[in-house]
Amino acid sequence: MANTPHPTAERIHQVARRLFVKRSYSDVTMDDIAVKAQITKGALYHHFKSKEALYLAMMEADLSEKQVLFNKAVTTRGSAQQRLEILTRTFLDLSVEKKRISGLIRRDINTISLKARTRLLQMYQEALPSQVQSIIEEGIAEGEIRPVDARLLSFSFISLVEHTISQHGTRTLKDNDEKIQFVIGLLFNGIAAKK
Amino acid sequence: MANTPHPTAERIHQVARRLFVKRSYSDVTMDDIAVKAQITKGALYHHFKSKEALYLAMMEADLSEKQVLFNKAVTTRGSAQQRLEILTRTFLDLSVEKKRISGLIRRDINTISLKARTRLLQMYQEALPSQVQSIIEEGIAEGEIRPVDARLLSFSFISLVEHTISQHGTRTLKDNDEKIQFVIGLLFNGIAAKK
DNA sequence: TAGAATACCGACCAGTCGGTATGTTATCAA
DNA sequence: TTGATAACATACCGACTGGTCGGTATTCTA
Repeated sequence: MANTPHPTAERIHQVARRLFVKRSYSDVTMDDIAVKAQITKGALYHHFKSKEALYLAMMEADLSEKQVLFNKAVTTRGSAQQRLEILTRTFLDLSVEKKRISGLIRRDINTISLKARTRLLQMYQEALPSQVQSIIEEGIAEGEIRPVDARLLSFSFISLVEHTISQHGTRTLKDNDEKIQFVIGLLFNGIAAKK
Repeated sequence: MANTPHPTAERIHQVARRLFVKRSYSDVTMDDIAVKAQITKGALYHHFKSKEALYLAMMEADLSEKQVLFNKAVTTRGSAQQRLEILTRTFLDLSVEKKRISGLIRRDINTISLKARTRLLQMYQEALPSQVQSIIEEGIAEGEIRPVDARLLSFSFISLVEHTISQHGTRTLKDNDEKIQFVIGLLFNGIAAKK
């Protein structure tokens, strides 16, 4: 059901993605989207029944794609550290835009309807935090990681990775390897100087 | 210049703070604020010349207060770890509302004018990241912390602390002591099991 | 090639929002 | 008492926004 083979709908998705990354949900208007997609508002509403439906469809497409991508890291054989490295690299290899989308959820979550919110959070959960969490939990079970709350830690780790793609993060850490090293090193060993 | 001794302006600040924490900048209307503050829009615009001015004044009051508070941790004698603990505790001792405000900046930053944005970012910088950063830098200079990018790390640390006051964070980490332990332990030692 | 379905257009609507114009009342110094 | 000013209230404006609707162009199908 989720596949949208129609070229116009596809273009609308692209345009919406770009605009929603830059500005918040409320600040992107349907007129904006129509103009940038070079169609009229009528056509826009022909493809999506509401603004929220469009937003949700766009996010859903993105998150289900990520879910599949990241799942490869989860199902890979290796230590928790190695698998988190792979997952992080998979994320960092995405286009700038797709890297930024994940952050929208926290920003826009309170502006959409309760129903949409629940659905969106659930999809996000499955696509990102849950997968990180399962790697961590297995690491704990294997004795590789000391016992901590895996859920809270997965959220923290995601934020950490998101910081490396911020303005300052990209200035300091030049390539993906440096970013991964920073993030994984911090997560596993912390910042305390070696004794 | 920054003092607003007028009781009505004070009440407007309070109301605005509460609303802006719950909903995004665009989603809070001046009518909302007026109604909740039990005044009319005329009175509201008598005290603040625009919505943006009100938002900025509110944030400015909050950030300058935090700047002073956190500075005590910075100027305390002790190890970097001890001082970060004090700073974290100072933050966690704030009211729920005031803890949440810091997160608004990232959410709303793109919806306000360039001038306001620059000013707001600068104030935020001085109130929080810079102070964390200076503690970390001194820790590096003392050999307590291994050399890392202090700026990037300060942002990461702030996010980490913010996660402990999220819904899941408060469920998992019952009191402030547990929160501090989680945050500081993770930052300094990471999650790797002891060898 | 008829005709049905799909894709699209663009004018329009009702409601909202930030901001303003203008009037009324409380305060207080001279 | 007066009169200037601050502190409100009320009514209103105009731009904008999500969404609708009647109608048209295009494509598909029998």
